[in-house]
Amino acid sequence: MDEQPWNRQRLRSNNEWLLLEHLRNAAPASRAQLARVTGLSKPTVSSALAALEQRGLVREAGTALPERGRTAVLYEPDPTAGYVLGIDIGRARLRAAVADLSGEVLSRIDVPNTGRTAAALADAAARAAGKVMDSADVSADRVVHAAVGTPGVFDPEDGRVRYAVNLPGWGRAGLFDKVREQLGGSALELSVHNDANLAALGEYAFGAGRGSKLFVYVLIGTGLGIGIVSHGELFTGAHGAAGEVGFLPLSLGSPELLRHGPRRGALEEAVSADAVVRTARELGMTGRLTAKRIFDEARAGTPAAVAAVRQESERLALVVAAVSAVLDPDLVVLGGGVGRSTDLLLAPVRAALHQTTPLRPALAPSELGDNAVLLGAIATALRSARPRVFNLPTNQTHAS
Amino acid sequence: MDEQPWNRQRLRSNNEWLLLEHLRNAAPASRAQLARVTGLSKPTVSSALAALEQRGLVREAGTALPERGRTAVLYEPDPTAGYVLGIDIGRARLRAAVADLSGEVLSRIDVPNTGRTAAALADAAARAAGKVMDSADVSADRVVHAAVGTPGVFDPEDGRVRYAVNLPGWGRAGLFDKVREQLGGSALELSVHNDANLAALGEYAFGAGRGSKLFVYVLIGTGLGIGIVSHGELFTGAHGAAGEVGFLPLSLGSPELLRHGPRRGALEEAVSADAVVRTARELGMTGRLTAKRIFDEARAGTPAAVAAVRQESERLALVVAAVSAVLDPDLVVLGGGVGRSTDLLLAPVRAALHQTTPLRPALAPSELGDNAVLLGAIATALRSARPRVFNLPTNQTHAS
DNA sequence: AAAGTAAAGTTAAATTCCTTTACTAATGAC
DNA sequence: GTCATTAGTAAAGGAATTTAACTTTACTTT
Repeated sequence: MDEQPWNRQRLRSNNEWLLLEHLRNAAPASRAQLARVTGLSKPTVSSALAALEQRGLVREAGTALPERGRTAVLYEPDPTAGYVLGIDIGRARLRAAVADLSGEVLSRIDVPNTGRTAAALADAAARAAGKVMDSADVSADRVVHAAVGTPGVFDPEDGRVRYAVNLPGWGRAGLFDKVREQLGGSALELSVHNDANLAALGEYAFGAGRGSKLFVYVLIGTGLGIGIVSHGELFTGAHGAAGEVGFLPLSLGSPELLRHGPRRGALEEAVSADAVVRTARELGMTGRLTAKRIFDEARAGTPAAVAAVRQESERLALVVAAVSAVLDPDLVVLGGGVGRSTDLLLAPVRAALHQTTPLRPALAPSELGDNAVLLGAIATALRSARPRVFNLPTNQTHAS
Repeated sequence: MDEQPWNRQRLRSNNEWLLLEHLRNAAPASRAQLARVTGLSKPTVSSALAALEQRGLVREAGTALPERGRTAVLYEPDPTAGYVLGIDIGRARLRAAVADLSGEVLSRIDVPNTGRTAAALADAAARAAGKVMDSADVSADRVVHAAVGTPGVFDPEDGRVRYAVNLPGWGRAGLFDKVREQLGGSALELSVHNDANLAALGEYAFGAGRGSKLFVYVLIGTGLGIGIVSHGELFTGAHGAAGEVGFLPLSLGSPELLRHGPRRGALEEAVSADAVVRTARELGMTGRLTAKRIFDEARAGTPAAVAAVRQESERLALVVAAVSAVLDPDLVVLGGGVGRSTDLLLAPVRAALHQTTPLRPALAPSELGDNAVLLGAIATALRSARPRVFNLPTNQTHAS
């Protein structure tokens, strides 16, 4: 129940929003269908739809012949009513994409992250965004919202990123203001989010997490983080740091870790990609080791690699078990660089989980892979953009 | 934004609800005040208030003289519009209370839990509830909602309680239906909740958790559980088992626990009241040991007791650290039998937390103590009852 | 081919609830 | 007693909804 007074204008606006949402779920639809399904009367639907069409939020989408009777005029949301921008600032790569309001990606770009300084990185991100907007032929003033994904926790109070240990200088203030200015529109809203959170939302909106009640996405790569989506909403905690499981104080059964006692970021060090490499080296593997190579060798049966992977999966299982005990998710998705090797990880994690706790969420591999963060940024931008476009005073619609 | 059509009746009803909520926060208030603060016009407030008064939801509450001008008639919610029942089925004691819609407890009872069987226990609970209703002079048909707290996880699908390891036979189906029948009203709604969750809500509504954005209540006693309140709403997970941290797979640095590897309920065994007793015994204490006695001896300086308490607090710190890393709460409250000894636990837990993680929630002792679950049940029942009373077709009001 | 039927959509009237404006009522200050 | 100020009411007007009747269109039946 609401905290604002309901006058008639708000009532009208609400019913228009209701119709728009219905159309998003079941487009195209005729006025009569909408009246039946929303419970509104036919005249109300007609006039609301006319208003929506005038504002450029809805458009005709052909006709349909019912079994008997007059042909119906169909309507759908107009995806060109606005556009959104998603930017994924990863430690290794930089990605950006433009999508219309229906969520369709019109253009995307994926370049190596060569930024040596934070300022150069911000600049490169803005340029990449400019490029996708160009190639999608979308001008800056038509972009309603841009969502940026980055490691660490963004504090909207002072505009800084905290806990971004792998990006030097990335904690400086004002970086994102500069990106916004460079993108052009002062009308442009720009929001910054944790990458694991965005990946979770992406996987929830477009991937393996669809329909889950409480969905946990585990991002294992250079770092370790989880994103939590509860009933479709991101769960961020009191300061936006929920899911920073790198700080879990698990002793993890390793005598070496135990000797030093619990300390900061212990788990992150134990589960991230570097940890796999370190373990493999300790077990006797040599040469230029990467997590990817170790997983490949494990598939081929190299004993040291197999052992390293087993240790990794055991530790991962502890993370999943700990998160499950606290949150009780119905689905846990593994993603990120290491998470991609789910063929090797899923079964042992599942087995370990069965030994530890009766709370057994379904385990699944990521469906979106490397695109999770980017698509999550798009999904997040859409969430902000759709109400914003709807509430825009007089949609300065282009001629149609 | 909503999923239902907004006709005029719903608009009216919404504005009435809005006024009622405002009155609950700032009663008593005059019509003019309400108009100013809600943004509704004075005539609307007048007519809505008249309707509310006619339905028995609101009543006059004297008059007030403004600095200048005519005397104002004040209104307040009528607390006698309905009553709620809270029942706390604890492992050791049985508690029940009746409150009016304002949340004021009119009568309460607290008896030892002597039930040998689940059926006898259910019967005793119903009888205790009957007694408080009698002594508060509230008939069963005026009770709108009853909330029951119990260990374990209640599954509303089949009406059973799971994971209630300390109450024999408590997993049987139909137990709560019988309680409801015994209480009388078929109109009576009865809901069943986990005790840690209720304690959390109680502490959030009436105690130390007020105003917290993300609040965690740790219930340490015969068992171990946490309740999570996120932005005023209980966080229950996908199957209602969120916060069952007894299943946390922490190895806890104890070689003994490590030898067996992680297993089910390991943490619960390590942190509950029994664990303190066990540790103290291993450390050489003898005689009839209870957790309470050990804490008392620790205060007196008995070395073995001091050591046992230190170990307990270290383990507890790991739980709090793990929960903090996953959830990022701004406040953690310790409650329950062992949690009551916060003078001994709080400082070491805080110190250990500082070593483990930069995410440092405020730590505080319970304010409600043994009443947390019962008051949480009242708070929960009120949440259900208030909208229900509001939506009751024609409040069959008693003569006033 | 004409008549019937059913569905889509429109029109017009009635209804409801809100706001605005203008008013009355009551009280302290002067 | 008058003025200023605040509380509350009454009447008028307006916005958005619903109901019910109507028109339009296309297929089906005879």
